[in-house]
Amino acid sequence: MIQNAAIIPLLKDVARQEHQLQLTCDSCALYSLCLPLGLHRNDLETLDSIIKRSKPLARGQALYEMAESFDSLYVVRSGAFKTTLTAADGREQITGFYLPGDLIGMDAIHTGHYQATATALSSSSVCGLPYDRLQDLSQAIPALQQQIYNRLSKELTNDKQLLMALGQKTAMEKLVGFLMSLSRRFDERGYAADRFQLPMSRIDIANHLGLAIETVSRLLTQLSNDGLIDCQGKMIALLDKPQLKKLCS
Amino acid sequence: MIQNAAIIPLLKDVARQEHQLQLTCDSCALYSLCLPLGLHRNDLETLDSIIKRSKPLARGQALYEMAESFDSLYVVRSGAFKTTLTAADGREQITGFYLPGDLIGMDAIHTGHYQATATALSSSSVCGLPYDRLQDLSQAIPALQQQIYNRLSKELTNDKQLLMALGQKTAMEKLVGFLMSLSRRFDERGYAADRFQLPMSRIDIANHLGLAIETVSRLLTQLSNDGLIDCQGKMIALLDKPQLKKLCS
DNA sequence: TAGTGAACTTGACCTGGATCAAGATGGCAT
DNA sequence: ATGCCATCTTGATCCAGGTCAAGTTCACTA
Repeated sequence: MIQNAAIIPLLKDVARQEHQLQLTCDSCALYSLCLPLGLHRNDLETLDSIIKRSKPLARGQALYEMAESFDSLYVVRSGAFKTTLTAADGREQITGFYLPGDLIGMDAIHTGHYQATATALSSSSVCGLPYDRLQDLSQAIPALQQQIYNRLSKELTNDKQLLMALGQKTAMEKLVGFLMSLSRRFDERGYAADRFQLPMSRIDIANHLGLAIETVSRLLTQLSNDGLIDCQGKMIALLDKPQLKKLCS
Repeated sequence: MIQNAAIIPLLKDVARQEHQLQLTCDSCALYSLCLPLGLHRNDLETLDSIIKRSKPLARGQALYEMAESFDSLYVVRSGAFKTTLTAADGREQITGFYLPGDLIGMDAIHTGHYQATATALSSSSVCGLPYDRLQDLSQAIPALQQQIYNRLSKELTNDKQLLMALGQKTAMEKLVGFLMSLSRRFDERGYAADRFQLPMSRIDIANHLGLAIETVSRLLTQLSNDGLIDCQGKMIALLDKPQLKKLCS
């Protein structure tokens, strides 16, 4: 076995990633995307003290279920999640996809019960923020209160944009708009924006956009044939963004 | 002219309604629906001091326009509003209808610009809450902070319910669901829940639900013929709520 | 009280995208 | 490696709801 002092820091990094329970916000790669953004050092440590870093969730595993009693908001740490609303008759609507740095569960605040089911799309991990403690803390830390208002407001804007898509747009506009918005979100996180792995299935995309899965499949094929994207299973490359931009008008 | 001491209090009431600038939260009929709910007397007076009570807006008049710089949230005091999102190509989506007690403009918080245009559906009045002062105040008053979190969260839930409707439901389910939700909201406000005036046009309903106006018109006729509603222009009576409930499943 | 334009209704027809059907592909457990 | 089940693709057909057209009713203004 190699015994080289030079690689020990590296190994420590790996160990930290594998045992995320020990990580702190100020050592987190997501800091600039995450809730604590803009907090002073002392405040950050206080916030840090209430965060519960969870074990990873496996693909398909639920972070919480709809109607379950609400206690925490969650920040996605790695992987991705979807939130699904289930109607009385069993029909489901995926109301959002969440990437690292995104905050999940905000729609539960006003009722004390989660309003949707949050499911991991791949093996994922989260930071849990017990809401009662977060509330107290945001009362004491103005920058944190502001961050929470901003996050809630941002999610409102997202949802209203999606309402516009579902209410007014054609299938192609919905799909291309969705791809472009995913691309922008990857970009914000410093991932490649023009070539990435779709974190969700065609089934999930179709449901989210109010389309049939066959329609999504056909449109992806068509975009490929037109040379606007390159699409191999879940790997997708956006080849002609200006043209794609036009398609979602 | 009548000079009768007995009617003077009544006349004063009328004068107050016509000059709403003098009204205070604790004399407001909407108190139990509105933001200050649960505030202690002192806190209520503090909040009261930052509220700007506006002159009435006429039907069709904009409270604020999309992209305009954000400074205040508004509580509907009387009348009703719609918020409209306009896409680059001019297509519009009505993202919400707002009744007395509802809070408008929350989606603007995170950007500093209003994300939609808010338009009065009839002559209406609002209370303006300058956001910077509201932020400071909610930092000092826990119950107010909590109220704001709740309001933001509630609007999220509303939007997600609407996403479910637009994504998964048939035209009839959308329309009946819409009528039932309006009825519930009137009920919450102490108005008649089974017989009321629709505050918005068929055009607005159709747009909001992602339908054609002809479809809305036809479905209302059908519901009338089936004896489930009685519909004379904007006046609508819900005659068979159990059956209607089934129709929106 | 008549005139006007917007809102609404109703009918006829059409189409975008759903549904149905039948493979092809891929990821994973054994 | 192999078998299996979920996911995905592609084609054929269908239909809910959109579009077009032609009035009718309503709310306002003059």
